[in-house]
Amino acid sequence: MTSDDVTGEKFCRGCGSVVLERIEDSRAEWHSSSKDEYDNRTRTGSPTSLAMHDMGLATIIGRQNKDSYGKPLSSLMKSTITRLRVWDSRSQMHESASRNLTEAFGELKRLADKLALPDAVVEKTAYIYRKALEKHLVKGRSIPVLLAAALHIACRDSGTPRTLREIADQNNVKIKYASKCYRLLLQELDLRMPVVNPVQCISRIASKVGLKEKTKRGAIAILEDAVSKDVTSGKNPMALAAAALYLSCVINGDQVSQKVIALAAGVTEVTIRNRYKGLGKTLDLDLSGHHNSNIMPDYAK
DNA sequence: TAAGATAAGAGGGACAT
DNA sequence: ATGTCAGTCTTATCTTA
Repeated sequence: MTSDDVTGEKFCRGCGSVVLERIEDSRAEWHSSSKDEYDNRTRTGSPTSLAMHDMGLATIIGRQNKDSYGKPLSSLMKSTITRLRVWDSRSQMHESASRNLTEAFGELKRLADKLALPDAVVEKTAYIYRKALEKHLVKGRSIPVLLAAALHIACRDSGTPRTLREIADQNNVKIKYASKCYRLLLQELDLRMPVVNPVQCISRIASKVGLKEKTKRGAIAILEDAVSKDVTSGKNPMALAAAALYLSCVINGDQVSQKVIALAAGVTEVTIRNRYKGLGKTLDLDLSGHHNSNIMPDYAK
């Protein structure tokens, strides 16, 4: 468990889910730390989730005028409960914000399914989206586009590389618009993104194409060497990974075209060519004899 | 058919005005 | 704020093996 220096939020380093929204705000705690506290819970049922518009508290007050033993309520109690019920429903739905969240999180679930993303990322996205809504960044922008941006941030932040393009495509959102929103969120929410390690991208591309384990390892070796020689900064990590993989394919005699890898990586063939020329040069590989693997250094085999 | 080469253009960051 | 600049990446087209 760590806490955010700026906002004072506590969140889990492992899964990224926010545990305590504001430290001095005692109402928002939903992780019980002791058995006692757990037993005192008045709520039961599914665990709360940030990806529900009301954090999963939708049914605090039921519709029947019965107490917890099933006995009817006194008339005094009844009016109290009725009043509470009004507040309850207001806090659930009366704002446009809530409606927005309901719709957005429905969309988010759908999107996460399509992209096969873990729950932690969904939670993180929901959290970011809430923040964006609080800051009134959603107003005047479409829900899907903000969602795409938030999802991309969540992915990057939790080391689950998904390009903004992939997300935007799944969401039927213009990439250009999505990247604008992405930067907007970064700036407005004061977020800092870790630099994507291109090595992480390799296995995704490799498995998409169905490459051998050996070529994958070769690509990682190439890429790590390139990173250590500091020739990778400013380059698209996906392009670097794709280039390293292609290089490794050539070395290992795998008959895979640039086109296939380019498609899997979401970059162009030209970009792969440019990158892998650079890689070959800095790593001192001889690229002239494509099918002569003997000239390649051992680490890449 | 795959890969290389070249050129034009888009988009965004850095930096100065 | 606005403009310029270098660098990256994409799209398109032609050539080469």
